[in-house]
Amino acid sequence: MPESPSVFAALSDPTRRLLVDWLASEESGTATEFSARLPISRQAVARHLQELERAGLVWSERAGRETRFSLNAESLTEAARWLDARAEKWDRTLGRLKHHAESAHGRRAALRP
Amino acid sequence: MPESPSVFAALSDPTRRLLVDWLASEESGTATEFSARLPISRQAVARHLQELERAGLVWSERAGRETRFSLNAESLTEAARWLDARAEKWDRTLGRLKHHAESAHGRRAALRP
DNA sequence: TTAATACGCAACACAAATGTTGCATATCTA
DNA sequence: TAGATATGCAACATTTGTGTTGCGTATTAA
Repeated sequence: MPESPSVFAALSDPTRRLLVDWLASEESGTATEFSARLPISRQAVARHLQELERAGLVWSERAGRETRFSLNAESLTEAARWLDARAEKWDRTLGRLKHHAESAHGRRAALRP
Repeated sequence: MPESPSVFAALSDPTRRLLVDWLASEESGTATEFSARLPISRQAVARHLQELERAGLVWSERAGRETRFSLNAESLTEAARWLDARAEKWDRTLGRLKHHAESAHGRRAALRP
């Protein structure tokens, strides 16, 4: 099983999750553009984008005088797999091999009979 | 589309991800037990478990003089869906409706022709 | 009852994260 | 060329996060 990804640290901040949301539907944007819709400075946004890039969630490309950022959807999918792997392992720990749809309540009741 | 979950903040810390790993394969544990395998104090572990519980990733139950924690696999699956939803939205933004398996390199080349 | 075990809460210390401002540099446009 | 626009970097201020220690309380076991 793979080591824990630092992608979650990048997604731990609400502003960065918002940037991810925007980049999921707008295909690209700049720190200046995003800062215009946020209550924080351009520099602050630029650093958020830098951290998202460090985590591999976005990538950037200089285009003339602006730096455009775009989402890296694969990294999101990878993080989702990390989570799913642990959910599945939990199922195996409990001795079940499927049925993700079971309610949490049902699980609780089954855990300590 | 749902608001951003604070689950990621809970998963942003390496120690908490390790606790999630353990709880995925051991079905339950206490702060004292886990602290014995970690280089930090019981109180520190207890607070990590509290934060995981606040985020809905684990749940606890008092049993005599000990408090046992167990994983809530559903919350992991939910977080995975949050990520997948954005990966899919990105695909739609680019005008494609499947093929997650495409390489990031291919995506880059296709974005700005 | 007494001693040991397991918790929870609170006060502190310190490092990391987040935001601001100021300023220098590069690029586009008139 | 000159002005406007877009960045990046650095210094600083504040808030959060993470870990420690100390101490009081509940539960188990001798």
